[in-house]
Amino acid sequence: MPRISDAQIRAIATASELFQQQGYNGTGLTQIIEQSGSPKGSFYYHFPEGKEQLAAAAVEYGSKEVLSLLAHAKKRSKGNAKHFVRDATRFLARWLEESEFRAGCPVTTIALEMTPKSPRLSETCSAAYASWEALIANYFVETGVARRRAKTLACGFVSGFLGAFALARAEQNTRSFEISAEICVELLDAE
Amino acid sequence: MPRISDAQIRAIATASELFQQQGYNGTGLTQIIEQSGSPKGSFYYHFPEGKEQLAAAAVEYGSKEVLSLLAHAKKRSKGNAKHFVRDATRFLARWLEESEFRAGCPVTTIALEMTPKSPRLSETCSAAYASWEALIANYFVETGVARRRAKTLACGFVSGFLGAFALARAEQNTRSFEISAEICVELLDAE
Amino acid sequence: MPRISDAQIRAIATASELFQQQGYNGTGLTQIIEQSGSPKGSFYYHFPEGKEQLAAAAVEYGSKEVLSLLAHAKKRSKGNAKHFVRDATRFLARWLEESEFRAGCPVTTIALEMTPKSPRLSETCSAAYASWEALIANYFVETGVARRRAKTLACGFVSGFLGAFALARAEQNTRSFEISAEICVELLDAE
Amino acid sequence: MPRISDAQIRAIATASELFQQQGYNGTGLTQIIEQSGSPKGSFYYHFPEGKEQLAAAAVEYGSKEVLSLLAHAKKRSKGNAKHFVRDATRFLARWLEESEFRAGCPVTTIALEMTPKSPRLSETCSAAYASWEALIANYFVETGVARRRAKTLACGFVSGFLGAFALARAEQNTRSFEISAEICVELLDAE
DNA sequence: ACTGACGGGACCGCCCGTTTGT
DNA sequence: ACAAACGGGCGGTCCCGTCAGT
Repeated sequence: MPRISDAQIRAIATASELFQQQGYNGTGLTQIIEQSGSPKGSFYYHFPEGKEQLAAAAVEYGSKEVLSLLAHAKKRSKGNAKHFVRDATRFLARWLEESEFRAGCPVTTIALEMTPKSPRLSETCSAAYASWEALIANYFVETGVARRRAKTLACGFVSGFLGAFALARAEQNTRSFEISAEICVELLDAE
Repeated sequence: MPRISDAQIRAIATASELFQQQGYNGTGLTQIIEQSGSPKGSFYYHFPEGKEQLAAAAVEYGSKEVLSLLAHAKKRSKGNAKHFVRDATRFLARWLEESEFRAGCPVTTIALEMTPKSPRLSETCSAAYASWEALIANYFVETGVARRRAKTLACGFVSGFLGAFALARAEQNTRSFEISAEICVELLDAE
Repeated sequence: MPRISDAQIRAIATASELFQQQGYNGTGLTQIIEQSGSPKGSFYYHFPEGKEQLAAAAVEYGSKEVLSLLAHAKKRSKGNAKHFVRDATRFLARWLEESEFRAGCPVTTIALEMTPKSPRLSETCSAAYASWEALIANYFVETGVARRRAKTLACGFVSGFLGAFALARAEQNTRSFEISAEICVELLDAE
Repeated sequence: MPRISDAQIRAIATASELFQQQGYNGTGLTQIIEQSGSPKGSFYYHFPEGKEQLAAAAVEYGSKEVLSLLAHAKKRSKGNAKHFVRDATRFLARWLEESEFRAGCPVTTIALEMTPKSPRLSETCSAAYASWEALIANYFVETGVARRRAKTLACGFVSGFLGAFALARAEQNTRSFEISAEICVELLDAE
């Protein structure tokens, strides 16, 4: 695949947004193309493997957005893990609210629909989760948590927030995020 | 809606299974009807509101299966909350493994695709989650946890397991379940 | 497949006509459906295996038309093989002329495009050819030709006319038919 | 049209091969360009009239291959028309077998699909057939056959072999070629 | 002489829901 | 309670041809 053009990035960003709202099968290519303003005729030029390839790119795109959000929270936290957790949580909760609970996790909606039907998307989603866990675990280690413990906490953290996304969207509130954050902080305190 | 016939129950059970594997939009009525062996011609007699009504019934059906699994774990636990958590976790993990990681949460896949597009399904899913939380919170209260704390733990418990489902299917292993259980037990110990 | 309804017969007849004029890949289902006036929504109810199934039915339909034309020529020939050959030839030539050389063999166009890509159509076409040969060979035997010789002549007869179709359409005249008939008659005389 | 480059000849040869196997409408430009390894972007520089022009070139190319095959058979026959017929037949049959019955007549597949839709291709195909007939008729005249008779035999010869191609591909055997040759030889003997 | 990107239409398959007739 | 048939729209894919920019 050649270098990604501007129009393609827009298509990927739009796809990421729509997939997390309506799922893979609930979102038509037509809608993505129209909403992103990207050209229709050259879609299969840029994405020769079709919708699945676009979805994989969208998952990766969304995953990187999350990584960058985590990196920002990390910077602001100045080494205080509890601040980091609360900051990241607040950010996610606000983001959901601002979208009127239409936004969602850019990975999980696709993961639940397409695993294990599409091995490619399964792997992409799994890699995205793993990258989040790795970043969080490394951060916890930096703040003084033992490596083994850090890994456990990171996985729990991710699990909790994936679940909180589902709860929040169904209930249309951010209660689940607040509780997940509370629990994380408590676990960090238990050190 | 008239009385529910045998064939309709089969249709609902099959729908619950297929929706959790492939999502709402990824599963056609034809597939559900064929796989369940229920008669095709009378589908709209039993489900006059169509696919959405079937999906709501399937979510409720799956939700009750989870409630019954929790009730069983409760019985076997003999008042020990940690046993309850580990038992329920083990059961879910084994169930996923036995389906070769095709099975999933009977609520979340639909919730992520259809919220908030379909108010009806949003509410059904939200109610399902709430019923699980209520059962768990009540159980914790019975085992001596303060009501407020019990509610928090129940919500965290549910969040963690919803997320663990997504992780487990993407990674094809049950690591996330074990970690979620570990964390729950630790939180119960912290009392 | 259930019994074939009226609309389906129209679809098959139209398909036979269009396929022989434009080929399999050159003819869209839309065109067939519109031109035949058959319902669109139930197409996959009647032809669950899609276009290929329709094409197979169209080949069989066209093949039977040819068989019936041959049977008529047989009746009119009163046991004179030469009359039979000239009669059948004249009929085919006139049919081509009347269609302004748009019509063609209902089998060969599909055979050349889809063999061996589609095993199903390959077999259907092969069976059609075989049925024509068998009818002609049997007729020749009835008029006193030795069985072995009759089979050879029948195959040559069919080959010649398949080729004559191609020549006639490209040249927009029936010269090739007349020559093929002449040759057949000469071979029958050689007995 | 500018001078024909190497890549264009490869494109034409590949097109000839693919068209005879899959037909005009069944073969995409993409496939031809990829398989021939010719550059994609400059296709419309060399073939400003597009696919139809390429097809015309491919028909002419295939037609010349046949002419050259006939010329070879002519040389080897040393003036014996029966040897010529048998030699040419054997060559065609072997060629079909070696391609596992995927190869076909380089003219007829296109002729049946595109006549009379595309006047240009109709004429190209018609001219190809005529050139074959002319060569064969001339050869027969050289070997002592009367001109009129030679023309008739040449047309019958071509008709028979065009039909034999169709039968052979559908039946996956070369029986029809052997019978066509047998008949030709018999007709030559009848002189 | 060659290329990447694009335009927009057509393809077949399938969808969900309805109607009509037992 | 069930089934056959239908309506019409949308799904992703792929097509051929064009054109600006080297």
